[in-house]
Amino acid sequence: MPRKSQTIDLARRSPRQARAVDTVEIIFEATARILQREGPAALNTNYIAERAGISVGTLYQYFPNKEAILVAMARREIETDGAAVIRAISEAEDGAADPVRMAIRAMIHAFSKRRVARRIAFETLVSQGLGNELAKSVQKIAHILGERSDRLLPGRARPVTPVSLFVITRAISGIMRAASQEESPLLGAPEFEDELVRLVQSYFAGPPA
Amino acid sequence: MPRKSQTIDLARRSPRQARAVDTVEIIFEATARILQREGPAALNTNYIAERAGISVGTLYQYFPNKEAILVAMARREIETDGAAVIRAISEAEDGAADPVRMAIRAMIHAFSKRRVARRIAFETLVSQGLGNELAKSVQKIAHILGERSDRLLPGRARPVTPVSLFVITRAISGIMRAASQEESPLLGAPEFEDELVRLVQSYFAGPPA
Amino acid sequence: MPRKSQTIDLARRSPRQARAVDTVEIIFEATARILQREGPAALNTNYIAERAGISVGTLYQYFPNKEAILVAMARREIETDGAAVIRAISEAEDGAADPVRMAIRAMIHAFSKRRVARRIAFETLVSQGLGNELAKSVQKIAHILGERSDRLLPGRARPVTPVSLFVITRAISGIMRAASQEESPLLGAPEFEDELVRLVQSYFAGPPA
Amino acid sequence: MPRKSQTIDLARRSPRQARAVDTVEIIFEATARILQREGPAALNTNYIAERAGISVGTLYQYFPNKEAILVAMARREIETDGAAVIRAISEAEDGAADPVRMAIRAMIHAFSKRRVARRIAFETLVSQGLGNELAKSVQKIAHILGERSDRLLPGRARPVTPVSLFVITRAISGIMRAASQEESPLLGAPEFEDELVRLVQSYFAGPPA
DNA sequence: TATGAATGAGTGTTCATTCAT
DNA sequence: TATGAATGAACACTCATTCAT
Repeated sequence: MPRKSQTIDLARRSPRQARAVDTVEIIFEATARILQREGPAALNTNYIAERAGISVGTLYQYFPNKEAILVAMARREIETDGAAVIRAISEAEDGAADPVRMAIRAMIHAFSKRRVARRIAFETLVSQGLGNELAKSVQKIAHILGERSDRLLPGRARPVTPVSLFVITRAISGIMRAASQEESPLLGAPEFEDELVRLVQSYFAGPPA
Repeated sequence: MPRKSQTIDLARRSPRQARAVDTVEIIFEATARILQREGPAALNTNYIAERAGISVGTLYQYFPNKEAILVAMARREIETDGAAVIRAISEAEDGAADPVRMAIRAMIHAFSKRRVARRIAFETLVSQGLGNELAKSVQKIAHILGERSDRLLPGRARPVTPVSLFVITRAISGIMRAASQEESPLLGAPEFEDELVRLVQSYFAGPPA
Repeated sequence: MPRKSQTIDLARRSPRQARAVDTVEIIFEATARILQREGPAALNTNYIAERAGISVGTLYQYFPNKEAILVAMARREIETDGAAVIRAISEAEDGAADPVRMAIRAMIHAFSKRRVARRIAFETLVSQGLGNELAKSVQKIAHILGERSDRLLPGRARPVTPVSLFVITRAISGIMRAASQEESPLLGAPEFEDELVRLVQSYFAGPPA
Repeated sequence: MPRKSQTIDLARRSPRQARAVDTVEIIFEATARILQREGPAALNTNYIAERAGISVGTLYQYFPNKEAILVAMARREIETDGAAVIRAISEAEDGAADPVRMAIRAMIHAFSKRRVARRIAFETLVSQGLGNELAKSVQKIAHILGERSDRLLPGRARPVTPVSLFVITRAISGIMRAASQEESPLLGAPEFEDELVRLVQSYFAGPPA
């Protein structure tokens, strides 16, 4: 008698003990590997458990249903990546490096790992009606960008508005997404970073007089 | 005895007769509606047939399997949208309107219809290993942009390279995707179009000296 | 997505525990009963499970597909019957009884049980390209007959060659098959055994001078 | 709404016109070819029609259901083969050749053509409860053998009884069946015929005194 | 007579989830 | 806490048969 709960109760056990953390990690690892190598069609809870070296029963002690695994993965990814980008900005803010460039570099880094698994996880988040979490994270970065715009975008001519922040953040992540999905060789090329930096800077520099 | 063929034989009956065209259209319509209103989890071939007012057997006379329906929908969408964008560019080229603006307007229009259905269809295309078809269509527009760059982007300072074309086309479609997925109110706002046009123009105008 | 594996993986769970052996046995029993009483057209996996008092899911935990059940049944039958015939020969070899007669008696016994189920199972074995397994078993008995021909066929005048062994073993099993399929009352008659023994003995006695 | 009639009405249209005969023949041909090359699992009425170059509708104008095709094929085969064997016996009866040998030769000939198709057709006949037709044909030959036993089996010592006729006819056809199914090279070898003749003759010659 | 598009009951198989041990 | 055998609803897909043209 499968499939009852849906969006409720997305994490069953709070990972207090070290063991629990390990198990969750192992489940994430197995899930990502399957997604990466065999695609979403091959992903099922029994298989995840098998590849994780645990029993299905145990898996269900940590996650109430299949989607919860993907959702948790997406959330962790959002957390990690967001933090990395913010850290990159903060560290560069002292003037030693271009914060925009460092933020973009951090994003490229995040997008380069486990593309398929990431995408599926994010899609699940969205399909569960939790797309706002993803948006919120992007928004948070946009907010920081907006707040510190004087220091981060020194040469800007155009005002930093909510709309322009929406546009520029989604432009960057959209390009990255496309490069990832199309398996573009650009993702690893240094000119790619340059070009993205240029896109941001020229956008805020405004059109020529 | 289900599921045998996979990526082969994506259309079964060539729609020679008017009837066949109608039936395919009816199947597309039913599929899109289900996707739009009940989401991908509710999509199954028996239900599609029921909603389309035909029998499953008939459905399978037109498509060899479930995925083929989504793939065909995606392909038609690619065709239609691509043509619309190219037409917009061509019509504006005489100088009466800004071709970039018209192209963006056409894209916004395309992205505003049946967002969920479109997204699922495109995802299926990609998951079937046919992602290149989508990329090819974007590439085609990029190519036209590159060829006619003198007329289309008169004030540009930066050279139009493959990389810059990749960046700007994916930026625009990425922003649109995000606006659609996040259900941003921007998709219908006039300032949205302005902002996208500005992104393209400032990118090619280059950074300030 | 149905039907993937075909001839591979013919047994899913190795029956280590007593429970597993029981379940396999119960599945065999239900299958044989359906075949026997309602014919091959009535045989479907859901029905087998129902009659076996288990769920379809459980059935598929023991066999990867419908055919595998029949194949396993045929294999067990081959094993059992072959062993019975060989045992009959060996036990009679000390001279207490005619080994040929005892072998034929064992075969008649084997052919008298569950004719329809046996036939369907064997046909499936053949249709799966595993007909050689059946042939091998008959060949094995032919081989024993050949090896021990001095003791088994004391009065023989004709040499025991591969061809003559092929002929006589297939003659006996062919007659049995026909008697079974034609529902001949001979299968239960004592004269039937006599006649088969006579066929073998006269064949090896050779034609009259 | 498929599958209603079963054993009734096995031939729809009496083949009075030449056209009808041709069509039936074409259907037989297509059916046999599919069976022979792709096996029974590939046999379905739509495919038969396609391969026969006619429409399914036409096929159903000649046969009321799928099984009827196989049954008709089996009947024709029985007729043809039976006649050939009887002819062989009659022609040899004048003393110019051994009638037993000629009969066996005719049977080997019959069994050498389209083994798979023949087997499936005969199995269908049996599964439709018409196995007696097959048995009757064999019985008919047995009867002729019995009637003319003085001339056909001149050296016989054993009386020709119903049981002995049953045994010898099924022995011969059983061996042939096995040779065919096991794809034994014997089917084409001249010694095979010799050996079968020997089996019959020694059987009726009786055991040595 | 022939056609072939349409029908839809039927069936093999999967897999999320539970629960007794 | 962990296990994994058992469950059964769900679903993709087939194919014998019909009937309007």
